[in-house]
Amino acid sequence: MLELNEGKRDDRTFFADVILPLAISKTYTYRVPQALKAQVAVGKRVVVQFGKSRIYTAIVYHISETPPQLYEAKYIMDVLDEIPVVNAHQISLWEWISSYYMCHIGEVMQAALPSALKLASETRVVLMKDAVYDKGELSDKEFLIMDALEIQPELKVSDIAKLLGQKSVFRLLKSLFDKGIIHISEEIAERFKPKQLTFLRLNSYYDEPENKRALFEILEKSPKQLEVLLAYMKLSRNAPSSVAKKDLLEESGCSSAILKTLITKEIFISESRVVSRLYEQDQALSPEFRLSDDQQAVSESIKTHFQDKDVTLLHGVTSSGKTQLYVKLIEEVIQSGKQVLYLLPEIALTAQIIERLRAYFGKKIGIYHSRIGDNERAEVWNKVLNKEYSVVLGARSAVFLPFSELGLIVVDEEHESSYKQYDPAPRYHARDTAIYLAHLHRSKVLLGSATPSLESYYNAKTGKYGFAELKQRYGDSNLPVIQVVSIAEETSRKTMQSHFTSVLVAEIKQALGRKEQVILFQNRRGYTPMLICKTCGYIPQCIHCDVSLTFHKSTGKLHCHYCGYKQDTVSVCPACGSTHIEQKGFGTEKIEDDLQFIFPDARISRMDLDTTRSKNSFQRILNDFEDQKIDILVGTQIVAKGLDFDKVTLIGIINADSLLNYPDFRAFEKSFQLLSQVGGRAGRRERQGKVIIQSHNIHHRVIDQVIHHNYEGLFRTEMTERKSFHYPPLYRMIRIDVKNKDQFVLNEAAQRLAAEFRNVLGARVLGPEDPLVTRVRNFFIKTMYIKIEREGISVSKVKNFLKSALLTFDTDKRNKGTIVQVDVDPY
DNA sequence: AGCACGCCGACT
DNA sequence: GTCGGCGTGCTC
Repeated sequence: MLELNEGKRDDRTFFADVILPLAISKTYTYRVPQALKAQVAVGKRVVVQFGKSRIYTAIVYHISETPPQLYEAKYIMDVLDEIPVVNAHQISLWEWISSYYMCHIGEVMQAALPSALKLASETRVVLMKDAVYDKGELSDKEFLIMDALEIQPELKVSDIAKLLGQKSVFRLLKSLFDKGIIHISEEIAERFKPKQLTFLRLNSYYDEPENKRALFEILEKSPKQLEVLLAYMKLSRNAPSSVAKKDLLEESGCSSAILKTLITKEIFISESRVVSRLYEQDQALSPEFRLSDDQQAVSESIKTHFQDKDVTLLHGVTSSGKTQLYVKLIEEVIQSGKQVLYLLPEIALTAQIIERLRAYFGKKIGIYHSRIGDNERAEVWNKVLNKEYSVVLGARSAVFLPFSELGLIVVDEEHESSYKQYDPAPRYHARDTAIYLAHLHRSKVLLGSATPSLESYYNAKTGKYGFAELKQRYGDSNLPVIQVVSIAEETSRKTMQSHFTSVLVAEIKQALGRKEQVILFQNRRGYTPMLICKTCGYIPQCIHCDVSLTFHKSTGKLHCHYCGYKQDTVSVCPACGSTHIEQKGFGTEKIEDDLQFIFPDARISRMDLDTTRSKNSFQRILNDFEDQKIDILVGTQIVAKGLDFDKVTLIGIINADSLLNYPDFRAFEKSFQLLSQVGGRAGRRERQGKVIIQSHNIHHRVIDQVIHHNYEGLFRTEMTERKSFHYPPLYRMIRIDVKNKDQFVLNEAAQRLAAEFRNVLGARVLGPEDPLVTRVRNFFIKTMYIKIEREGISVSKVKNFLKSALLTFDTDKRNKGTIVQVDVDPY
């Protein structure tokens, strides 16, 4: 690290600023002892004492020759690495994350480094299971540690230090760790429970035509079993090697006992597989597969975009073979000697995809996600560091790996909200972080999705990103139909019945006649989202939030949907005394009411936050719907949560126009993805699935562009011609938690902060939540959301503003409120 | 994050 | 008179 003049003694003293794995915003300066001078370097782990007794692994951030003026620096105790475990790009990335997501750099370090790489005095060490080691090869001190661990299987690092009578034992532990005989204790928590299904396949013995013929002859005598076999033949034609037990039993109409005999006879092989109905089942990646002409063309177009764009969005419908395309691109990049990061959301990282890519890339690919153990994490980290892996397939946290020269980052299913970390800081979005990481490496990013997020779509359409599409032609017969119906037109023809077009009413009638079910989607709770005085224009608003109050018929009160504030409804205008107060807009309550009037015999239920608030009500409604005790389900986005209904053939979106603003659009988008699957499912069952979108302005560009675009290929579209392209304004939501032990002080502080946001930034402020304040021990915490226009106010402006707001908080003693958490949402 | 220091209530 | 509650502030 240091330039030494040959032959001349170097008596300079160096000081290292280090990052500690703690929620502290500063770096701390330590003195480099002469003995360690040659070893200390930026990015290496060092052992330092912090405070009276605590010892941590820190990362060297900066080295200087200037001693601190105001205090005497402590010495670095030890250096753990021969080569830095963290490179300069990573430190830049950490800095960016801590500034963009407003957290401490130590928190980023905490999230980034596997815990095996950051021993602290409280870390617990355990013996490796079935560890084989030669006692003769251990040093005396190592031997002592092992002896202690044989007696007591779990020891704190500080206990070991006490045992040996020395302060720093990290180096010793690292040596034992490297020998593979101890590891870091971890609580194994299997939080993630994947959905499993039993699949069946015919024993490969019967692939031979003559064996198959023989099988048919044998089964002649047992007709029931033959039926199962025939059903299997039928099903496997569409989906080879993925015949689900459930489907097979249904198709054959046989009991599971009959199937069981077939399995015992080894005619069928049963296997249980993790399924994810959200993700495509791609074709197998045989070592020599070739891209189709379509895939090849799209791949070329992506490469062309990469010549002048850093990011390209690939819009590819489900099972259009996106994975195959990625694999070929990845292969090209690694052949040029660069590394590739392939990100997938946690739930999409199934055993199949991992196995398939492992089979294809062999030892060159590393897997990194939250379900692998910490030792394995450290191993992957080191292999990326040593460039043993040129590809890493990973979830969110894989963006933190020590890549030295990335050539490409693939972010698949880029719209997935699980890329955003919510709970502990750093609250980063892996997709956006990946884009910044790529920028540091001068690498390219490919975002892939069948249903791109609006912000990515926006960036693609405005030319910031490249855009490529991978389409797949479907047979038209069983595709669900999507139809946009004009409310405006029906209004002028006077064929509207309340909020329902004649088209929707007719479709509902037909579906009910066929004993099929209907889901109606209206993303507004309550009866009427707004009251307005026709005389003076007064609108009852929440006393805390910048929103109008929603009238709820069930309570007879006006509710604020952001903070929960309630007040009695008004029949006389408080501003002018007029009684001419009009209800504007409609919510699920009103849809339910009006629908019952049109279909008096139909069994209608409503599913929104209000009807599912109590403990089991959500499941009860779902069960009732599944058991066909309900004909029509009216609901908000919540209906998309448990959707998996066979008898649903019609989905109606009552008013698409009201969904086009954030954050509604986000919910609508998500729901629509799920609704489209229900539609598709209905189609597969040889019923015509249909989605009807009602809209005032049928030419609305968002409906035309986004919906049409995203779902082309999934639906047969009956759309009007497309008009010019305009997006609704995109917003950023910034969440701020404010904390204080005194509720009154907290209120006042939050109000002041909200007022400042409104006045200074012109932002909309939602919350602070009054009755819904959370209590943590003896603190009150309020959450408020600041809604700012994405194009209008930059995040840095907000952050600067926050800093000054924080200052006024701290200087004003009486109104001291602490901002405990800030969260930047990309939408 | 931890941990010490410090200032107020119920105990041998 | 002291033990212990947690509120506040510091850690290179």
